[in-house]
Amino acid sequence: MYVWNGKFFGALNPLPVEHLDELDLTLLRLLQQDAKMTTKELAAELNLTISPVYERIRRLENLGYIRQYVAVLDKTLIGRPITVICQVSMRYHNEEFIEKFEQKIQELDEVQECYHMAGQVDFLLKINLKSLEDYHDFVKYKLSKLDNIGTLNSTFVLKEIKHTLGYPIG
Amino acid sequence: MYVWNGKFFGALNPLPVEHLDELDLTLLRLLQQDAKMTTKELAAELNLTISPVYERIRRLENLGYIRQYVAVLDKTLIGRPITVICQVSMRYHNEEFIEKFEQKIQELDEVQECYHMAGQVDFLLKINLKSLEDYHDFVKYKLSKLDNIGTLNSTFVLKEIKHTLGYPIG
DNA sequence: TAGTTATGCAGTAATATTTTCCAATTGAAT
DNA sequence: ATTCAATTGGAAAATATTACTGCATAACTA
Repeated sequence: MYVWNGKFFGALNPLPVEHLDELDLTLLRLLQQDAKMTTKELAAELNLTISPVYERIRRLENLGYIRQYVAVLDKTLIGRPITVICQVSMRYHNEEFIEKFEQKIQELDEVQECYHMAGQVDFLLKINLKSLEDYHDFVKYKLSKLDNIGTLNSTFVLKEIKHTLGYPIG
Repeated sequence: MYVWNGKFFGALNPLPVEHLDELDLTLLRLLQQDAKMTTKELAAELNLTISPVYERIRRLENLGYIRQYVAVLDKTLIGRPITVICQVSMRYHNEEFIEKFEQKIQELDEVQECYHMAGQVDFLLKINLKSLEDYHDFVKYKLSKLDNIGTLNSTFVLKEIKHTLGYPIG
């Protein structure tokens, strides 16, 4: 829970972005690009001392604006260069089937992203793999084993043109 | 440049993943989940002292396995909750047109990811926005202004089922 | 094969930096 | 003037960084 101008904010009533001031937004923008910047460096950018920067970051973490800090790896060097976009439609659209599918997807390491879509196709999956052969195995032994799969349409990524990890801020 | 068993590795001849030992892989796995882990904590996980862990991380950074460290923000809290998948086909497929398109895409903040695809559709874009109205404006004033757009197919994300930032390691 | 050398890694210690926390001060709003 | 929140500055603890020592293994030589 957090108090701002006498109002209470928390999980049920999150502090909206409008209540973040320009300093908060700049902080988020900087940390999104380089989470290893020291409080001192950030303070210099913001023309503040270390303490308020430190406290603002803690606040942004506690309020959930910052979810986690991660190292971004080179997918080619670590041996997983292949990306496939896979569009799946369900045969039946019961709540039960859908939930089962969503659960099973969580367990598949190859599935990096999965979105429930509006429109013809039900789910869009971004799959990450070591090789094209692995995609064959993935579809054959994992994806097609899931119940209730209707149609399945795979397209391969030839080249990653852009991959931004952050969001535009402010 | 880096030497391993008397062999030279570098940009042109990157050290392949097979030459990372189990400790390196565990390090990458951990840092991918939480880049804020201290060297001490990592050392405890690996049953090593601080120095080798410290040096391994520096090596993984210098060799490019670790590209950067970023803070992951909550897209809803920062006011950009909408995701749209947009599939674009070019009218003509000259190298010149394609390159121009790829360049312009880099400048559009809303485009978080863009892939050159095999198959019917040329590009798949993941667009991040404040609101559905903003998508209207994005298509009307930005995307459709690009030369050589043939067809354009938009589907909206109803729910993010899974969004993993890292890759499976080892 | 045995002895020697070289190399890279693990571990230790000393130092520099950063993080974290707290009390006091400033500044703005009522 | 009073109150509340944010900022400042500083002190203590933790961590990062560097330099150095010793150990094990691989490579080389006779």
